[in-house]
Amino acid sequence: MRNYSKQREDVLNAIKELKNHPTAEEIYGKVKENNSTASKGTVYRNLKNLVIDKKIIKISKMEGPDRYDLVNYPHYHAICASCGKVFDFVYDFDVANIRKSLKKQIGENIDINDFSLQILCDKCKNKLQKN
Amino acid sequence: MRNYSKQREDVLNAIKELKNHPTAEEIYGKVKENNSTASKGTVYRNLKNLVIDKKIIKISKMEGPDRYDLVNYPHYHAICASCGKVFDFVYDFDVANIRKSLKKQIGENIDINDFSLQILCDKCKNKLQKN
DNA sequence: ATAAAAATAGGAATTATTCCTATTTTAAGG
DNA sequence: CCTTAAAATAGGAATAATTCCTATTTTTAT
Repeated sequence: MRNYSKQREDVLNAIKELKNHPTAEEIYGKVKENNSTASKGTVYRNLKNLVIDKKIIKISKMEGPDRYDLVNYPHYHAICASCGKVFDFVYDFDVANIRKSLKKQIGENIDINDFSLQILCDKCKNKLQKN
Repeated sequence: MRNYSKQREDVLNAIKELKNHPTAEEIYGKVKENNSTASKGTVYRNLKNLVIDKKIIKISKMEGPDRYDLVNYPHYHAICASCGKVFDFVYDFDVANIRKSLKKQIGENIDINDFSLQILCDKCKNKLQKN
């Protein structure tokens, strides 16, 4: 069981204030700006805790550090492997059925926290074909 | 347009030999073991190229370096946010419909290279509730 | 009020990733 | 096959991201 921590709230609040998929470094910066005592290690630890608690999700690109986003309404991310652009989108994945299928395949009742799509955007597709 | 490169083949072959989601470092190690001249930078650059070319996909966990996997048959990954365990699974996502939905929302005809699920596995769920 | 468990601070240490430039390789044209 | 421009590489330095460490503080349960 996890204990309460003020610093975890500070991290979550920083993400709320920052919007637009901040990095751990940006979150740490905002946290300090807000006069939280949270150290780097604390920020990283709580980012993980917040993901486990489904308060935030992690966004990973082909380049650069990982990013984080609030889970405030059901939206997902499609991330271009080439340019790294992140497209927010909504989609009604059949979560119940996916869970059922996973249960059958791996024998576990998992919780689904997030879907993410590695994609290639229009612009990058065209760039690769041209020349 | 991308040019052919021997080193890109070396990287892909290393992943084929390694199996089980190797890290960039492990891939670099195998590549050198196979007497390829490829440098670190070359490995990273080609990992990205191979993802763009849909030959491999990237797997990102909450801890540790990113991992890579071959796209040899249609399977996806469900990654536990807590313990990092990766579950391979198959599922018949309605790719055509998802693309259509994305086209509507973002105005682009994107290519979908991969789906990945951030999950919480049974074991970790229980661990969080107990105590 | 007390004690054990959980979490933190403050940075050091370690890893992972990116970057740099001279050199080599590739693709395309003649 | 020559030539040339564009693309890719080697080798490793530099940077950035992440993890780790331990003494101290906070939290929770009793």
